[in-house]
Amino acid sequence: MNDGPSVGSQGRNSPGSEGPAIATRSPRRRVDEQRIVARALRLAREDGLQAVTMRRLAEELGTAPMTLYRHIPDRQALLVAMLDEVARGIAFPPPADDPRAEITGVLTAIHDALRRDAWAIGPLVTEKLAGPSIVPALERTFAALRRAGLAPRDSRAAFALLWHYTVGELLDTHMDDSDDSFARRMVRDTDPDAHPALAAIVASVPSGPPDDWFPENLQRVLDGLLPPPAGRTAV
Amino acid sequence: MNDGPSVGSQGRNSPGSEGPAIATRSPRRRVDEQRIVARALRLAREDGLQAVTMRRLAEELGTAPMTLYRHIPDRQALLVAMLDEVARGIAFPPPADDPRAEITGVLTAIHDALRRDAWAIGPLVTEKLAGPSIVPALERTFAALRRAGLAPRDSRAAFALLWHYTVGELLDTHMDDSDDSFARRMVRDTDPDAHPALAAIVASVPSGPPDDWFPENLQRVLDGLLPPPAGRTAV
DNA sequence: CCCACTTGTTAACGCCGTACGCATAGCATT
DNA sequence: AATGCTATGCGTACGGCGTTAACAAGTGGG
Repeated sequence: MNDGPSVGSQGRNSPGSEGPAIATRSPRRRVDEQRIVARALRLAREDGLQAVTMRRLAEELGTAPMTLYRHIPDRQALLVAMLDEVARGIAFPPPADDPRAEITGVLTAIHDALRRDAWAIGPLVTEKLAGPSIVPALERTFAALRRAGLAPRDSRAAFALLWHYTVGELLDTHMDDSDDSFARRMVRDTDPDAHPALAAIVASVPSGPPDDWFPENLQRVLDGLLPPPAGRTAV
Repeated sequence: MNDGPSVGSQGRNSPGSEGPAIATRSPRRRVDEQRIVARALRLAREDGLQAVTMRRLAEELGTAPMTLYRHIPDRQALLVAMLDEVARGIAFPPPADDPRAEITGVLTAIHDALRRDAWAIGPLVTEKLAGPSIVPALERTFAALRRAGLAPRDSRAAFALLWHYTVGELLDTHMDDSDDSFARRMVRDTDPDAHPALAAIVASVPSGPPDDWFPENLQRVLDGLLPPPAGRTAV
C-alpha cells in the first residue's frame, strides 16, 4: 500500500552542527508508533478489537510482526495508546457554571466517544487501561461536584456512582456489535406464566431498536446525587 | 461418581429397536458435565478465569483435553454453565413488601455473589452470558418497580439504570485481583498543579483499603428512581 | 458372540503473543 | 572513504490456546 512512494521525511535536522542531533532520526523508519497506532485504530473500528492482532496489524502495515516490537513494548501498551487516542478525540463541551450541566456535558461527551468506538469499552473497563487524556474530564467533574456543595468524601462517592453507571451502560448496551442488552436477552427466553411481571414488561417492549436511556437515567442519578437545583436546569 | 451402581435407563435415542436404554449409561463415564463444571468452578476460584483452559481443566480431571468435548460443546458453553452455577448460589433474601427494601435486597444479593466469584463478572457482562437462574431475580425487581408505581416503560428504564450501575461497580471495583479502581488509578499519577480539584480529592483519600460505596450509592440511585417513601426506609 | 453406539484419546491445524538472534542501513567519527 | 555504532527490520521458533478429524476402547442389546 505504501510501498512505492518514498515517505517524505522532513523531520531531519541539518547534519554536522545542531549539537546532539538526536531527535527524529527519520530515514529508516518505515513504521513508527504513530503509524502503528493509527492503523490499529482503523483495524479496530473496521473489524473489531479481536482483529487487532500483532500479525494482522503487521500485515496491514506491510511489515513483519516482530517489527512492531521495535516501537511498542507489547500488545498491552498498544491498547493503551489506542485508548488514549480515543480519549483525545472526545469532544468536550465548553465549561458550564451549573454543576449539573457541567457533569452532564462531560459524561455525555465521554459516552458519545465510546459509543462511536465501542471496541474501546472492554479494554477501558475490564483492563483498567486509560491514558492521561481523560484526566481533564475528571478534573472538571470533581470541580463541579465540589461546586455543588459536596464534601470531598461525598464527591468521591458521587464520582464513583457516575462513572460506574456510565461504564455499565456502555458495556451492557453498546459493546461490540451485539444490539441486545443483558435485560433484553434475559427477558426474551422466559416463561410468561411463571414470571408475570417480566411478561408484562416484555409485552410493553415495542419492536424496533432499543431505546437510549442514558440521558434520562443520568439525570436520575444526578437527582439522587445533587442538592435540588434552585431553578430549572436545562439539559 | 456414578461408576459403580448401574442406573436404570429412562431415556432413549437409539433408532430401530424399541428399548435401547440410553440415559444415564453410568459405567464408562469417568467425567460428565457436572464434574467438569464443578472442577472448572474450582479452578476459576482458585487461579482465576484465565486458568480455566480446556487443557488445564482436562489435566485437573485426569483426562485428555478432547474428552471434555464429549460432554460440552465448547468453552463458551462451559462458561455459561459456570455462570449459571454462580447464579444458582445467590442467597436471595425473603421477599419484602416495600419496593425499596425488595430491590435493595435482590441487588445486594447479586452483588455479594459476584463479589465472591469475581471471575464471573467479566463473562457475565462483556459476553452477555447468563443462564436462566437469574430470571427470578429479574421478576422480583420488576414486580417491585411496578409496585412502587412506575409505568412499564419507566420500569424498564429504572431496571436498566439499576443493573448498569451494579455491573459497572462490580467491573471497576471488584474485577479479578486488582484492588484499585479506574478513578484511583487515574488520580494517582496526576500533576496536582494542573488539576487542583483532583489534587484536593487525592489529598482527601485516606490510606487503607478502598471504601465500599455500593450500599450508599445504590440508595442514591433509588432516591432518583422511586417516589419519596412515606416513612423512613431502613437500609 | 457380534454389533451398534458411546466414550476416551492421539495427532494435528491454525491461531495467538513474543524471545532470540542475525542482517542491514544510516550516522558519527576518523 | 573506510569504519564502527546503533537503531531498525525481520526470519525462526517456542509455548500456549481452542478445536477438528480420525481412531481405539469399552459396553450393553440382539
